[in-house]
Amino acid sequence: MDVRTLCLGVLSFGDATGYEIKKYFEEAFSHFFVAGFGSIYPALAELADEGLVRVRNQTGGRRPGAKVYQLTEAGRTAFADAILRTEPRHKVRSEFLVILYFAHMLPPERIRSVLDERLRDIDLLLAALDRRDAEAGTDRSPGIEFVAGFGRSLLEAARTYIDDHRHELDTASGVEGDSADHLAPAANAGA
Amino acid sequence: MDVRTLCLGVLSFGDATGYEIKKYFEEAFSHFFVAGFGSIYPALAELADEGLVRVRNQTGGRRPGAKVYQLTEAGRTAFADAILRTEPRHKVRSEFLVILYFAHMLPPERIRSVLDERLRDIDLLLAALDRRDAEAGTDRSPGIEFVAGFGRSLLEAARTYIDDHRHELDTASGVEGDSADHLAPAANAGA
DNA sequence: ACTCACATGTAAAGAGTTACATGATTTT
DNA sequence: AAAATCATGTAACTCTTTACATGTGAGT
Repeated sequence: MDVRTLCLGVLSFGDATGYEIKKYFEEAFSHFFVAGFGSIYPALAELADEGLVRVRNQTGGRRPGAKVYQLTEAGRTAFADAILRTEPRHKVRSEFLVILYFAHMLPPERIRSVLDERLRDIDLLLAALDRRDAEAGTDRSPGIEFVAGFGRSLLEAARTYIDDHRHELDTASGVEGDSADHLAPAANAGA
Repeated sequence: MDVRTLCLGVLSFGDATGYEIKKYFEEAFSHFFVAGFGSIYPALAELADEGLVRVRNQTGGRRPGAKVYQLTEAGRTAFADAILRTEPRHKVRSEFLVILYFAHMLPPERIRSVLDERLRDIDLLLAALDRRDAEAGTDRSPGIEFVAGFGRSLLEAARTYIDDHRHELDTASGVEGDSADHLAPAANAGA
């Protein structure tokens, strides 16, 4: 499944500009699908060529000149078809885990910063999920709720795992660091 | 980080043929990094051109003619550099979740098969982790243990979430199925 | 005046997937 | 003898990423 198809999906909830579609990706899909302007705008142009979406130039609204996209019947059918036929893959590509796999080649401060950066990203993704929870309230479909809950569960599992196991990497390093573990003044492992 | 870099990482554990490297990817990295022959073989050719690996043709072994790759000093340095500098991203691209996000457009049997297929894949990934656990025993580095444990935690969290919440998708369908909800005849609220 | 958010696009480069194409060796 | 595994590679295609390039409207 490509960005084109998912744009059709976003438009099934209502008309939108390319910019708004990008915002939707960021807010709703960020934990399982990313797309930038560089793939969204060309995708919309192709969809318009193929008659799967219709474009009109906003005249009166707050942003005159903006292109508002609308799903056509053909587009709706194409999308319904895509979600029926697409293989339900779930692919992870994690440089984060590659780096930690080779923790024995890294200095402790690199391990620390890699873990902390990941925790920060996890919290950003969780914050996006909470924001949508608060905005949409109770009127979301079970599918949307399921996907949000799935994301939250996995993100929290990741955070918990990192917090619980990061200490195991303390002895992993092949490079000397400022370990400061001689007196260990009670609580220096606070994340 | 690309396949080239990770090939260097695999070779840091010892010499290997392209085929063996692919096997290593499948067994050890399957839950966070995938690569096929179509990317591994060209990658190895490039690395050889750049002097980051050395190639020799196996003469005496069980597979005469096989190309055995060996990391050079330059290759070792390049890899060490890569894991120091690469951004620790963790990217998910999930058609699985996209499909379920639009569960309101799907017939119940599609939802069922999508979930079941995912559970099957999760179990395959967990089986690969268990296999490596059994093979390698206790002599693995903390980094490798951490990554394996991380994968196991997330995969189990995913399986648990699916098992615990799949029933919530029963009423999600916009298409009639053999719902078998005869005991709850007051709950057919279509989206 | 300045900055942030809105808004749209293109071009080149980078990377991976899929299908094609072939052949030897080992195990059943 | 057949099937599975070992073994290597290419070519075309698809797709995304990154950087570049530009301009308006709203709020401070």
